This record gives sequence, C-alpha cells and structure tokens, in this order.
Amino acid sequence: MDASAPRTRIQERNRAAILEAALDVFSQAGFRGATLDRIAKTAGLSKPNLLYYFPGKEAIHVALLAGLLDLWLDPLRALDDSGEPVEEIVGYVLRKLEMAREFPRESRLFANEIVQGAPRIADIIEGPLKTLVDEKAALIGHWADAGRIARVDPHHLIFSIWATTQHYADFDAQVRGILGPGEAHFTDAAEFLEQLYRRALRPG
Amino acid sequence: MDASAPRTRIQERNRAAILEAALDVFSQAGFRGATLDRIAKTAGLSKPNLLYYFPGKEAIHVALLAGLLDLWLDPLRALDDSGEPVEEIVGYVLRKLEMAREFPRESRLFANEIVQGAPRIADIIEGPLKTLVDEKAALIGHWADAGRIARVDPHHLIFSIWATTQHYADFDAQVRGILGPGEAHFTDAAEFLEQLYRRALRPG
DNA sequence: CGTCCTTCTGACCATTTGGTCAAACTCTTT
DNA sequence: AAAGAGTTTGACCAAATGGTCAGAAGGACG
Repeated sequence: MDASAPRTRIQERNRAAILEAALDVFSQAGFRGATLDRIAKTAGLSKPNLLYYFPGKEAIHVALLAGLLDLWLDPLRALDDSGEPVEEIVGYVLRKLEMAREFPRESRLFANEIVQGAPRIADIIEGPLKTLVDEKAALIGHWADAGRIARVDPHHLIFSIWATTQHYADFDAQVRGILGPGEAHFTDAAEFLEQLYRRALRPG
Repeated sequence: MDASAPRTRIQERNRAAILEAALDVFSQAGFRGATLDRIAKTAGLSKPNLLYYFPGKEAIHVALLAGLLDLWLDPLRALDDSGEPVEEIVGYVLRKLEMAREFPRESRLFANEIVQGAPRIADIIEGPLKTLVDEKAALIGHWADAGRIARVDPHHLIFSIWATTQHYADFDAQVRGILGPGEAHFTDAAEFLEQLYRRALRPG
C-alpha cells in the first residue's frame, strides 16, 4: 500500500476514516495508550483491514502528524510584517486560541508527543518549525527595534502565546474541573489574553 | 503491605526508591507507557519485590500524585494577601517557574495525567485544587476591586501563569529544539515573564 | 459471464506486560 | 542458636497487543 497517494474512492474514504479515528484515539490516549483494535473499531474497520492501508501503528501516527503540521502552523505563518504590530500579535493570539477551541484533538496530539520528549517529531521541531519560529521572532524583534511594540524576547513571547492558548485544549480537564463545564471559557480566555498581550506589548 | 506508614528502615528505603524510580518512568512515558519492569529495574528491585511494596501499578501512580500534590501547590498557597499585589503575583510567577526548573519530572507527571483527561485525579482537581484556586482568585479579585492591580479575570490569570511557567518543563523538548540546549532558557524566561506580568498588571 | 485486481476477514502467532505464588533467604529478637 | 517476622526471588500465568497470512468476497471491465 502506497502511503502517499490514494488511487481509488474506497482507499480515499478508508484512509480518511482511519486518520480521523486515529486522531481521536491517539489524542486521547497517547501513542503508547492507543491500540490498533480501538482505532480500527472507531474507524469501522477490522484490524487486518486497517493494516492493509498502513504498514503499522507508527506509520499511522507519522501520517497524522505530518498531515496536521501545516494546519497547526498556519496561524503563525499568517503573522504579517506589513500589519500594525500590536494588532498582528493580538490577532495571532486570538487565531491560536480559536484553533485550540476548534481543534483540541490536534492540540493534544502534539502535546502528548512533546511532553513525552517528542521522540517521533524531533526532526520536524529542529527543522521546519525552528525555521519558521526564528523567522517570525526576527520580525517581532524588528518591530521592537522600531519602537512599535515594547521590547520583549520574541522567542519567549511566542512560547507564552503557545502556552496560554493551547492550555485551554491540552489541559481542558483541569480547566473544566475548576471552572465547571461549558464553552464560555474560551470567550473569557479570549478577553483575558487580548488584554494581557495588549497591555504587555503597548510600546513605551 | 500497608501503603501509608513504613515500619522498618528497609521499607522506608525501598518505598522511597520505588517512588523515585516511578517518578522517572511515569513522567517520561506516561501511565500507559510505563512498565513495572522498567520501574523495578530503575529502582534496583525485582518486579515481584516491587509488588511486595505496592499492590499494583495504579497504586504506585496514585501514591506518587498524592505525595507530590502538596509540593506542587505550595507556590500558590504562598500567595499572601498582606503583600504588595503586583509583587506577590510576580513572585508567584517566579516561584512557579523555579519549580518547573527544579522539578520538571513532577510537572510532566501531572501534565501527562491531565492531557489524557485526568482520569485518576479528577476528584483532586474538582476538590482541593478547585478550592485553593477559587480562594486565591477571590484574593486577586479583591486586589483589583481596590485598584491595586489592573482588572483581569483572576482564574484566567492563574491559568496563564500555570501555562507559561510549566511550559518550560512540559514542553522542554520543543523549547530545546528551537532555542538549542542549555539551561539559560529559564533565566531568559524569568526575565520575560516578570516583564509580561508586571506590565499587564500595573494598575490604571 | 469470466477474469483480474482490489479489498477484506478469520485464524493465528510472538511478544509484552501486569500480576501471582510458593519457596527461599535475611534480619531481629529472645 | 532457634524462632518468627520481614524480605526477596524464580517460575509461572492470563490477557492484551502489534502484526502476519492464506484465502474469500467484491468490484471493474472485456
């Protein structure tokens, strides 16, 4: 089975169903906690059939991560050097928070992987991710040089934005345990984070 | 084997060795990824001997979490209503960051558990943790009422502090992948976070 | 319809893993 | 030194799990 390009409608449908199911299971149980049986059952396939489409558990995981990476980094890519700096960064924060709300499984998939030392995506982190982050950090640095935002460490600013926004997806169980159920948390979080970064970045 | 109080020196030594080893293994592999064999080997014991001291894998995990909870919440408990508000909160941020630097395994232990839905500590979160957080959130609210810090949502402020500080322990692999190895990150992070919260909380 | 390629399945396998147990060893106490 | 409690281990077990394989079922096409 060629992992790269599906050739028939059945392949397309089943590969998609497997990846969807795998996202469910991996994001909730981590790599080690996920079982092929559970992924297969969630996808509505038998285990051998699942293994007809992917050579093994690891291959499914890798395909998932690779396929989701672009989606995950889109908000940062959209940070635009021609915009108004504070608005650009606040916009990035809100987009990232919106991603956490809309794609919590994707967030937890990456979180699980990184908490356990990122054994399967170390090369992605040190490669394309580092490149993108360094580039955007340089942009933020230029904004500070020009006095258009407060002088802060750009890398740590980006880390803090990741941390505060993904927190609402990754640590959802804790947030709900303390604030109670419901989805209003994201609205309140948006308001809080916008205020936090607006005040912290205001130049002068 | 009574789980609560060791009676002999051997018990004291071995129970401590087991918990130390379990912290290593659980924090690095998660509950499901940890094996009794690996914990036993790390502790320098045989697997049956390990099970002489604890009735099972879950019991070790629970004992770890319970024993570490106090340590973990100490910085928040120390938030003092008689201090200068901004200094108190900045102090809390720096204490929490110091915890992440000094006890990254403990941080990851909790992170692993919560990312996967906190199945084994839901009662702790909704009980003692929620109580403590609500209490300190009220304190922060009073400070805002008195105009001594900027008006922000206290719960989300606490979440943001947890997120930004624990990020350096839990997502260490990512931070190192982007910034390179070394421990200077914590120093830079301290400077960044102090500035972030000082600016954001300055009243007016 | 018959052929060929794709898709699917039941049965099976090897390894890992949490856990048990009887027996052996060690240490303290009298 | 003998007794008895506390400690340790090798051998073993059942269940879970990732993966294989031969062949059956299904669909496309001449």
